Amino acid sequence: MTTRVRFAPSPTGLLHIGGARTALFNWLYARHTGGKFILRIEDTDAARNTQEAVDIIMRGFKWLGIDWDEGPEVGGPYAPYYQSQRGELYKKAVQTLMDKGLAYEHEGAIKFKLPKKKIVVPDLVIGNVEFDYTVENDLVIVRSDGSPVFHLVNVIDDLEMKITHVIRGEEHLSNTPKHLALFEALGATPPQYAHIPIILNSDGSKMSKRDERPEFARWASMQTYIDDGYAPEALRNYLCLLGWSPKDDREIVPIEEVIKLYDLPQIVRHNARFSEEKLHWINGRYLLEIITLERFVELGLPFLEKAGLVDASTDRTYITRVLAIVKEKVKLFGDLPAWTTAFFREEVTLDPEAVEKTLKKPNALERLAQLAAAYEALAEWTVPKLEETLKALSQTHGVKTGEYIHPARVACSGKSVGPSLYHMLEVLGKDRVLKRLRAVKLS
RNA sequence: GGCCCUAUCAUCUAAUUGGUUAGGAUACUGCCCUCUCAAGGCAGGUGCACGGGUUCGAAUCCCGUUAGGGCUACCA
Repeated sequence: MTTRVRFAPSPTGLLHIGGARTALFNWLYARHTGGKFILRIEDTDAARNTQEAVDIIMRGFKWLGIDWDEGPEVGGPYAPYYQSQRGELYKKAVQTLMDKGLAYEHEGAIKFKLPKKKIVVPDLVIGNVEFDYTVENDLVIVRSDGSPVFHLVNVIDDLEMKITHVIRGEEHLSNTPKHLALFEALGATPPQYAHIPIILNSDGSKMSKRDERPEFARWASMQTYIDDGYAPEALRNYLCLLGWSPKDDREIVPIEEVIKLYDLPQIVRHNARFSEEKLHWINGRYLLEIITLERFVELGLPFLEKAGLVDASTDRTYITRVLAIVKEKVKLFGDLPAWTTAFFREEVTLDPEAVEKTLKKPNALERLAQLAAAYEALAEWTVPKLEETLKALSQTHGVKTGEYIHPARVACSGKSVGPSLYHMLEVLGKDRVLKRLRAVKLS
């Protein structure tokens, strides 16, 4: 039997990082088993749900590299995939329950008779969990305004869509006996359940977009990672490692490898805290050695455009050359403009601290003048020639190469830190370098 | 309050499922490398929440305590 899993978000205006991880775990399981991953929109609250909110969710998944086999945009055999359009199905199910005498009207609402017994939830991650329902009150399944509640629609949709495995956050564990009872009442075999631990803030509190502490609230939303400039594959890698591990000490794991190794029983049972530091480290590794230059340019370009450093008319080859030399430095695409401004603007802004540290040292201006003169005579503007010339110059004057390198870096880039000087000079080009070496004046 | 889940370094996790000097990674510290900053290499400290059992032997099994999280809605 083909595995069918689903993620059923409520469109609230943002994609929660915890939800994204739950979706990722579902997706991984579908891909691991060769099954289907279904996206279903739980837009029961018509007032606050908009198409824009649905788009935010879909955009987030596409960005993360999570594709769905059935759902909005792609359709599927169990359409529609919006709960707001499945009202008839729910009505029919409620009628069935009432006909069977398992549901009844009470003060305008419709209640489901929960069986008064012990209910065992067989969970693929946690194991069997027993709940005592002998004292439980009956469950409202249709509100007095006629709208069906979450528990009912969730069960009906999972049933109708032939979902085989429900992989969801652990916060749903206590609700599962109700769902099991509903399946039983409908005469259906329930899916298998797997409740996964949730992601907490670094201080152990619950991740919420409503957190009063902005530094915590921001990590709850997928948009933060997109805006900050994380590589999707890096975030995805990090998310995989929160509650799961390849068990062989690897931290950087290609997604194909995760798909191969991933399985439900191996999911860790306790909640995990989110660590910005580790995510940042993983992202740095991806930018440095995992993603290609082409991918780096693809992901970085929007950040350069947003900063107004490049536009459609900017020479693409030049952009690629610039990014090639800063690729090893950048940890986050949001930092890209800071690393590259000097390459895309005619005028350099000298960092005051860098000026203080290097350009104000005795002889610094003299060194710049000497270097400019030597470079002016260069016929061939290449890294080896630039290096050779600078070294020869420092030897002639009996000083360390740093005497030239440091002031030159500041004069040409405005900053005291950056990639290899010679590579920067090569990309900047002779005219600009000479101009900048000679433009430095101390006030 | 009641019910449920969970518990290995500060954090994410591993331990062939009872026998290890409890491993790796992030972060931190020191050294090396180096044109700066990173990266990289090497080294280092930090942990089985606590208390009882079971057993020749427990991070691993059982019970309790404590702590964290969840559910307890005509929210999802």
